Amino acid sequence: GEMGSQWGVNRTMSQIHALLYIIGKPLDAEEITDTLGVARSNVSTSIKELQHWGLVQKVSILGDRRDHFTTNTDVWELARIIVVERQKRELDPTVQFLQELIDSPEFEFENNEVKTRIRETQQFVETVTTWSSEMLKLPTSVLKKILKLGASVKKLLR
Amino acid sequence: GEMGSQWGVNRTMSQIHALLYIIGKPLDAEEITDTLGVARSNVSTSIKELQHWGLVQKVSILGDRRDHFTTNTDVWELARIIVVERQKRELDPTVQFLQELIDSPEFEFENNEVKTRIRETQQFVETVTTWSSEMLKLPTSVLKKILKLGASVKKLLR
DNA sequence: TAATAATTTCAGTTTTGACAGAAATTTATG
DNA sequence: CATAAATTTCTGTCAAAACTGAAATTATTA
Repeated sequence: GEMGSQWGVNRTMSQIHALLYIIGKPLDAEEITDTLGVARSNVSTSIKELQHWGLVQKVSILGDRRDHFTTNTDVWELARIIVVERQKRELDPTVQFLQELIDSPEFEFENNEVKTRIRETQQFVETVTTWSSEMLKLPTSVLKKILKLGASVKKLLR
Repeated sequence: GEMGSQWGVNRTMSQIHALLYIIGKPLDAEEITDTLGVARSNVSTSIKELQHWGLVQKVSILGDRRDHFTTNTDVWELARIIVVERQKRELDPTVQFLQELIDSPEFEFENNEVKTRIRETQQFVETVTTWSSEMLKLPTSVLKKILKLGASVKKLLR
């Protein structure tokens, strides 16, 4: 929760997600409410939001009529989900916005340096997006190894 | 500004930074105020904050007694600064927090799966941090090429 | 050094988002 | 199908953050 608010993420959401992640088994809303000491309604809303992020899913426990919720217990998988989602929510709209700006008729009349800078920004975000999408396609084991390589990947550039 | 608030960044700060970036030449606080239509005091505070981030610097224009401000006009350089700063503000404290948790005497008594998950989280953040630091040491030209390689860097793993 | 220009700080206001509790809805069960 | 359990939606409250305008401070120059 603490980290969440530091990072600009909703506190209760972070707390619920962290709880499910650490506990590692399905919990119902009541249990979450009691553990975190927040309002039942707050838990309900936050869980829905976490589901929209694809971070939490509903599972049914036989013999129990209440909804139970879990999250993936693999940090790497969670990181993947978050990156994909943030790309979709933050980077993609930015690329699109800049592209529309560049394609708009007024753009032509801008100062040359300004035009260059806008184009470079668009290319930058696009490069990052493309790279990130490519990397996310790789299985976690490979991804992990590549990150461990660090800067030595520059060997590939002759 | 729009993007900024979307991304969870202070609106005025984003606007000022974007303005300086796009215009590409030093502006004084008055000009910024007039262009963006926000309070002079707001500009003052936001600029100070941008300076703390290392994104904006004061420059003096001869013959003008007012302070003028600029930002780097290279997106890649700006991205570097932001990554370094966020690493310092967000990732480093997280690694430290998790490490302290792991080193604390109570940790031993946790459930094994829970311990593993906390350790994996710590390792994950550390891996990302180390990788990012390494990459940032590379000159932009090299960095750009590596990103363009995308997933083909996996060739390095035999 | 007085006067003015520039900047910052501060106190108060507005806006936004998080959250609680009640009401409404949905779902399940005797 | 009535009742109860579970869940969600909604409305109002509270707190944090953003922002303004005025006052205070700092810097500049005649």
